[in-house]
This record gives sequence, structure tokens and C-alpha cells, in this order.
Amino acid sequence: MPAPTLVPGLFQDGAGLAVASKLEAFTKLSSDDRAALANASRNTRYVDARRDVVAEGDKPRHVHLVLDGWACRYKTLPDGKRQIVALFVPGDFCDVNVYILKHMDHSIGAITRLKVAMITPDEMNALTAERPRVTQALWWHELVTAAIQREWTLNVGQRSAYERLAHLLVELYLRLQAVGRARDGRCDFPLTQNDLADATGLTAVHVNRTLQELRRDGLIELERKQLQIRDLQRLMDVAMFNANYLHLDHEGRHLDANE
Amino acid sequence: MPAPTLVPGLFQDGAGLAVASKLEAFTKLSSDDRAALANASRNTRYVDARRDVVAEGDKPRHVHLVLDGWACRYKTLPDGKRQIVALFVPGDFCDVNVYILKHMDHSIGAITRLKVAMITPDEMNALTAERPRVTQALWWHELVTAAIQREWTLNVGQRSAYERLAHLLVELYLRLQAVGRARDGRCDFPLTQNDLADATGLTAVHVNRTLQELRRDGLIELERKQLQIRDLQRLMDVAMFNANYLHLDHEGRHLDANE
DNA sequence: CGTCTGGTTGATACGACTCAAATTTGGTGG
DNA sequence: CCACCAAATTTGAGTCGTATCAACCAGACG
Repeated sequence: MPAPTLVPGLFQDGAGLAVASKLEAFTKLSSDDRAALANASRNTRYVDARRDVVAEGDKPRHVHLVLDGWACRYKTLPDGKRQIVALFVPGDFCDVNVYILKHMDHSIGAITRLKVAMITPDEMNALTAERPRVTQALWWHELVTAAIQREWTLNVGQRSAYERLAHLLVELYLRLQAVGRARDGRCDFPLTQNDLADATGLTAVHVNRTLQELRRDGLIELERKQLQIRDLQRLMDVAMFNANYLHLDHEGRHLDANE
Repeated sequence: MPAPTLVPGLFQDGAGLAVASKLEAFTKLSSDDRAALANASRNTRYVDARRDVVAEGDKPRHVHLVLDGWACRYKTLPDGKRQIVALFVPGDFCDVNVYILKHMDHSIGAITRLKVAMITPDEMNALTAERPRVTQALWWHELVTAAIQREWTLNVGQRSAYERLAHLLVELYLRLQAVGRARDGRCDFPLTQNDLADATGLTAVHVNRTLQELRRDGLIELERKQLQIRDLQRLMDVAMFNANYLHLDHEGRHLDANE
């Protein structure tokens, strides 16, 4: 939906846009850096909604970079239970350096129809060898990804259903905002209540009732895949949301009036 | 307790031992590699049990490497709830490259009295610049750490209390075994039931009752900080334990008769 | 010996789950 | 434009796993 213009020049589509803007939440990149990133991610692929991008057990061959759409990382248990352990929005890399490992220990699935760049190990190596700022930014990306994963462990481990959903909504809103895909409390929100259940360790029925509570309390509106946060501060309070784990306090942080 | 001899030469204490042996679960290192690692970790520090190694909000200055004892990574909520999001045993690095970030988003606390090496950013840079195999091994370490974090999210999100504790016990046993600190189903186990509660998102009371069940079912013995797994296969089955996330299937994997 | 931490037990409460069915929404083809 | 179907959401009733609260006990330690 909203396709705001963020990074001027060089990029024709939302692709390069999202990439550069996510990494530039950490540090300023030169136009050469951006060009190198765009070049490394020129090989793209589309994946239909609800299909796997890569499956558990696969040998990892590429680093994937989400250019458009949402994806998730999930693990399945023999008894059929499923946990979404991470969500990817445009600009997110799935597993920098993953090709060091022999096999994937989880799957990556498309939530919506997805456009991903597939970057080969060689291209990654070239990128990191020649562009130290990009390397630094990629490290930052990895560390933030790990921090988000820890926060999710905390989320499912200690927060109530109400707090847990509030927390997830705030996190996604802020992450989307950082790549220019959210503003004024509004963003696309393609997750079904089933997805939310798998991501929070709740059942879909309980997610449904809890979302109704959040609506009743005037905190959010959510319908037709659109989220509107009515009162961000209050939502953050009930979620006990502390944004420090997103590590957005860096030099390259956008000078965006909305933030 | 058991201080098996694993890596010959060079190392006088358990320290270098643990480090080399953990990374060598991934790849063979040369004696030069090992010497470089030992050199980088020569600056050590002791931390008393139940004290913080680093606290949330601190500016990260070093990479810490656990030489002896156990530690944990934890996050606290404003309402006082605490989640242990990771456990460190000898040989584990806490946050390679963490100094890229401005502030710690979590604390690291000692479970037992702890011996840690403090490696400066400069030393890390020198190490990675000169020793590609070590760099590769450190990347593997980071990827495995992330995989463990995901498995913990799955653990608290989808498994019952009984399965959850079983899973944690198996994971710790296998990780200790990989660095020569466990054998024949036996290992040190310094966590209190309170720690187990914080790590699994349960209450201490429920952990207590659930451990009793595990004992009653003949799966484990656990007393005086000693864990004995009576039937590893059955414990893995009830935990729905799939070891692939530990990524131990690599060339340098020890040829240990016990594995 | 008293104090403290960690472990154990019992009684009760409640948040979230389960199962089942109804309703709404969105997409597809005639 | 409507009929149809599948997917997603909503509702209700009943249950269960885990939390809560409150004691009590055992061993470690100074």
C-alpha cells in the first residue's frame, strides 16, 4: 500500500528502497554502497503467499533479502504444533552467512506474495570485502535480529496474552516505520489470527478474544489487513515495551518527521 | 567436577580447553589458531555467583568468553518478571561483535562463580583478520547461538511444562558433552529450580512438581547440583528433541566414543 | 545454633485451551 | 452481478494446565 519516497536516486522500485532504508537506520551509506547492495540483490524471485521460500532440512544456498511482502521463520513439532519464531518485513535479510551451516533447522514461509532477492555466497563475500560500511551495517542487522529473537522469548515466556499481542503489534509497527512502510499509527498487516497465534504461542480463538479486548479498550483497530494503532503510547505501556532492543539509536537514523 | 583431558598440549587450565573444544565441534583448528585464541583470551576476570557480568544499559566494551562456570543472559520486565533467554557454559562466547551496539539490551549474570575472558574489539579484529578458520568458527558459533535462541522461543511457545524441562535438560547435556563436561548421562547442573523457572517461563513451584514427575518416570535424577539422565533416548522423545539445531554435524566433530 | 536459600507440599483460582458451530469475508467462475 | 466455496473470524460452553498463596522442611553457613 503506502509507497512513500524515502531514499532519492538510484532505485527504481521498492526493492532497493527497503534495503537501503533498513540498513540506513544504522549508518549512512554512500551511493557506491547502495549501488553495491542493489547489484548484489539484482537476482530476484517471487514466491506465492503461504508457500515456503526454503524448508527445514534444505541445504542453504543463498542469503535471502525481502524486497516486498511479509515472510516468517517457523519451526514445526512432530505433534503438529507450529511456532513462528520470526517475522520478516521488507528490508530484512534472512540469515546472513547461513551457508556456513549444512542444513536449515527451520523453514521460511511467505505470508503474502513475496519478492525476495537471492544473494550468492560469492556476492556476499565480495560485498563485505569491498564495502566496510555495508559489512558493519550487516553485522548490526544480525545483532538486532538476535535481539528481536531474545525479546520474543521474553514475550512468550513472561507476558500475558493481552500484553503479548500488544507487544507484537508495537514491534511490527516500529519496524515498518523504520523502513517507511508505516505512518500515523497505520500500516499494512497481512497476518491472520492464526499467524498471530503461532507467533505468540496462543490459540487462534484466544487471539481473537484478546484482539477484541484491545479494540474495546480503544488501543487498536484491525480489519481488512490494515492495522491502525489508536494510542501508541498507551499500547506500549500495556505491552511494557522498551524499544532499546531494536537499537535504532544510531547516526544514520532517518530524520523523519514521523519518528 | 569431571575434568577430562580433551585437547592435548598448549593449554594449562580448563580455559583454553573449553574454548578450543567448542569451536572444534565445528572445524579443526591449527595449533597456531589455538594459540591465537588463547592469546586473545589471556585477560581474565572472576565474577561471584549471582552477580552481573554486564548489566542492561551498559556500553559493551568486550566480548566475554566463558572459561569456567555457568552464566545466563536475562531480561527483566517493569513488573518484576524475569526471563532467562540464554545459558552459557564453558566455551561459550557472549555476543561476538556486540560492541557495534551502543547499549546492552539485556544483562549477563553469573550462575556459579565464573571465570571469563575479556576480549577487546582490537583483539577480535586481529583474530579475525589473521585467522580465517577461527573467523569461520566464530560465525558458526553465532549461527548456532541464534538457532538455540529460536529453539527456546519454540520451547516456551509450544511445549508443555514436562516437555519443556525435558528439552532444556537434553540441550544442556548435549552442549556440555560437546565441550567434554558431560559423559555417561552425567553432568554438573548448578541451576536452581528458580533459574529453571525463569528459563522456561514456568513458576518455581510448577518446576518442582514437574521435575518430580520426570524423576518418577525414571528419566532423570537431579540432586546436589548433579544431573543424571537415566534414559537419554526416552527423554529426547518426550521433549520432541531434534538435535539438528545444534549443528554438530561438522568435520571437526570430536571422534568421541561417547557421542 | 539461628538464619538463609532452595526445595517441597497443599489448597484454591484463573488464564488460556478445547471442541463445536455459526457467521462473515474474499475470491472465483458462471 | 450473483452463486458458490474456502478461509478467516466470531461465539459459547466446559475443561485443564499452570499460577498463586501460604506453609513447612532440609541443608549450608557463619
